[in-house]
Order: sequence, then C-alpha cells, then structure tokens
Amino acid sequence: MKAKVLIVEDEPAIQELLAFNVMQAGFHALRADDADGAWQQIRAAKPDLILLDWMLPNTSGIVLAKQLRADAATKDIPIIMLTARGEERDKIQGLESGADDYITKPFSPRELMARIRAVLRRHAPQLQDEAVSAGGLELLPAAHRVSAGGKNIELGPTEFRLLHFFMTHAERVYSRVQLLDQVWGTQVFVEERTVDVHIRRLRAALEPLDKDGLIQTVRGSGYRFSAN
Amino acid sequence: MKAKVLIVEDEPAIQELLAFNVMQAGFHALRADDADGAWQQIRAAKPDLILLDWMLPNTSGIVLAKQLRADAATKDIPIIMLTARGEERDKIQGLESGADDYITKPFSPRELMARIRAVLRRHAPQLQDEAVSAGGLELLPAAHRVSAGGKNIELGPTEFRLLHFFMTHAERVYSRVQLLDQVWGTQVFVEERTVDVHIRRLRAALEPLDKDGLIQTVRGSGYRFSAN
DNA sequence: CGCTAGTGTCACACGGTTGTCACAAAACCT
DNA sequence: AGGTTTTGTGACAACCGTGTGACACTAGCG
Repeated sequence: MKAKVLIVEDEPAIQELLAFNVMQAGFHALRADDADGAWQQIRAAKPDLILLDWMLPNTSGIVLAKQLRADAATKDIPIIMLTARGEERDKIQGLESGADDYITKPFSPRELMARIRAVLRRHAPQLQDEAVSAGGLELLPAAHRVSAGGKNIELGPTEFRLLHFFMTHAERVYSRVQLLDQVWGTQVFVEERTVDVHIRRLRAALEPLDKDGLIQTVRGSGYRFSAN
Repeated sequence: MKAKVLIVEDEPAIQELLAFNVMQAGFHALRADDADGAWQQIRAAKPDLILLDWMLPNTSGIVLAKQLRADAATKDIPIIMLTARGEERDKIQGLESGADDYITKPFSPRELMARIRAVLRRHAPQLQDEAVSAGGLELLPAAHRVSAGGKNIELGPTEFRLLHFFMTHAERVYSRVQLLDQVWGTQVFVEERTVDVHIRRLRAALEPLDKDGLIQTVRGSGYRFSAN
C-alpha cells in the first residue's frame, strides 16, 4: 500500500511542487495550509510521514512539531522540516523540536525524494499496526481486536491501548505517570489513580480466560506485564 | 527528596496561588518577585524547575529566560513560562527563548501540576537501568526483579533498593548511616537500627535459595556484600 | 429525547510494608 | 567468668499504597 505523505505548506506554489514530486515518487500526497488543517489530516488519514514547512502563518512549524511529539498518538510519525535558509540556528532548532530530517529550500526534487525514502525506510517497521502476541494473547491493532485461544476479548479503547502498550513493552515496570504519558498522551490531564481503575478493568476483562496474573502490581513502582 | 520549584511572579495573589498548588503537589516552593530576587534564589537554592511569569516589572520574563540559558550554571534548569493571553506570538517567543513548556492564564491547577510533573520527568536524571549480576544473583532494575538460578525472589521496595545498592557496591563495608543516606535518602530521618531490621529481612529472603552469607556483618562498622 | 458505552473521579476497605521497640544472643574486653 | 557493647530476632502498631464498587458526566446513536 502506498505510503501517505502529509505536506504542510502555506505557499501554494511550493505546496504544488512538493505534491507533484511526492506523487511522482509513488506516494500518496495529503495537503494542509496550516497547523489546524494539519491536525485534521493527521486525525483523518494517519500519514506515514509529514513534510513540514517551519514558516507557517499562525503556529510555527517548530511548535507544531513539538505538539506532534508530545501526543502519544502522533509521536511516532516521522517529520521532515523545510526551511528557506540553511541557517544553522534553524537547523538545530528543527532537530531539537523532534524533526527526523531537515531540508533547505531551494531543494532538488531528487534530494527531497531521497530523504523521504530514507526516513520512511528508517521507520519502516510500523510497529503500530503489526500484530502482537504475548502471554497467550493475540492483539491486532488494525482490526482493534484481542483474542486468547480463539476467544475474542471485548475491550474499550483505553483498555485496548493500555494492553497494546503492555504487550509491546513486557517485563518492565511502568509507573502510573509513565503509563499516562504513553497511553493517554502528554496533553491529557488526569489523575494518576485513573490508571489503577483501567488496570482493574483490563484485568477483569482478561480474567474469564484464565489470563490472570499477566499484569502484576509492583508496589511503590507501578505495573508490569509479564508473559509468565 | 522533594523537588524545589522557584516561582517568579510579581502579582502577590497569583504567586500565592501558585505556591499553594506547588506545595499541594508535594514540591518545595520558593518565591521571587522580580529578576533580581530570582537570581538570588537560584544561586542560594538551585531549584529544579522555574515557573516564570513573562510579564515582570523591570526585566521581562523572556529576557530572564535568555539570561538563564546563557549561563552554564543555570542552562539546564527547566523553565515553564506563564502568560496572560494565549497569543501564538508569545508562545513562539517563549519557547524560542528557551522555555521548556508554556501555560496560559487562567490555568487549571491540574493542568499546571501535570505540566510541572511532565517537565520534571523529562529532566529527571535517568536512574540506573542496567542489569546487575553478583554473587549468583541477577537484578533487573527496569523489570524490578531479582532472581537466583532462575528462581524469582520477592522483595519489598526497600529491600530491593538495599540489595541493588549492595550489588553495585560489593566488597566494601558501609555503615548504617551511609546505608541510610544511599538507600533511604538524605532527607529521611529514621533510627540507625532500622537498617539492621531490613538487613535481616533481606537475608531471610535470600536464605531459601542458598544465598546465605552474602551479606556479612562487620562488627562495629556496618555491613558488607560479598560475592563469595 | 432517552439510552448506552466509555471514562474519570471519589470514598472506603484491605493488606502489605515499615519503623520502632524489647529482649535474646553473640562478640568483645578486662 | 563476668560485665559491657553490639547485633539478631520476633512482635506490633501506624501508615501508605492498592483494590474495588459506585457515581457522575460525556459523546454517540437510535
């Protein structure tokens, strides 16, 4: 399936040029003029890569990049920053804000494509969508399904993300705060104890299938998912 | 040990509110009215985080933030900027001047605390995460687990920290006071003999696996962890 | 408009952990 | 040996962290 590249650029001419090149290279091109539009596209289409001009009308690209990095749902999307001048200061800021790569205008289409492919290759294993198996459980992110021994397990969205995180990060203790960061996202402000409640709901959902004891409490530290 | 938060705010009412929330969250609150006061506090107390209003009487907060970033001694102290209006321009200026995060008045206490915790977490020194092996024991800090010959050993939080310290500081005698400092922390005041009790509990937990004699008593001096 | 599923928060109960003590045991000294 | 100092050990109360049920609120939907 074609990778989706989101182009965030307010100058129509350059946006057009970028889109042309991107499609020429066999990718699917999405477009946005500003930060708001970008968020809409991200929510709707979940792009595989974002081409981001750091000079945007209201929000600067750097701020948007930081926001993207701060949210659990978007932090894994790679970003390539675009800037007019090759000032070192910009470059450093861009990379520090969480961009994966960086290209200065004017750029050659060949260079741009090379960088896009390089970044996509680096992020190739889209862990987010891969089936996960651990502790006798099967989790299919794309289908939003979990099963154990052929039996389906019904989970709410939050429990699902929580379990997904645990299954991909087994044998390690995570504090409530870390779980909030990873599962809820940094932008959300909820009580730490909320984690407890969701742990309980998740345990309750797993219990009927003899999948008890998978999520262990480590008193004073947090929780741990253990395959045994 | 409680983190120290320096509040730089000229409006008494808001300063009071901030201090209340900060203390409520279990942090130590320092206060300053202006840039000069802030510098004094920073020199004297070395805060872990600065809450900085960007509208200050003489110097603006942004200038102060830039000065903080320019000085090697203070450049690593995270800064959260406070501003009255959520203008994007301010936001950009604030972040570019070196602030780590940004919050607009009026703010909810919950959001404020969440941001403080997030920033502190981001800047927290990464604690020892490497697996340790000594005396036939395996200790995994990340998983919060100890095992000997494949068998798991259940330990309480304090015993775990104590053993971790011993395993990373084997073949050396530590006094009760030193152990209290290293394992309990400097701020805590407990009886020296408490160490004895925890040593005993640790020994009791290791004994069933023939791991006896690992922790030796050095009469008049303290205890030693020895691999033999 | 009511209904439902999902979520965040709270109050309370419960059990584990912890620090301290009193006393037993051991080591040291004269 | 007797006396003194230091450490081991069992018990216990207080406290803290976690489990749990209930409830209010929201968004989505019929």
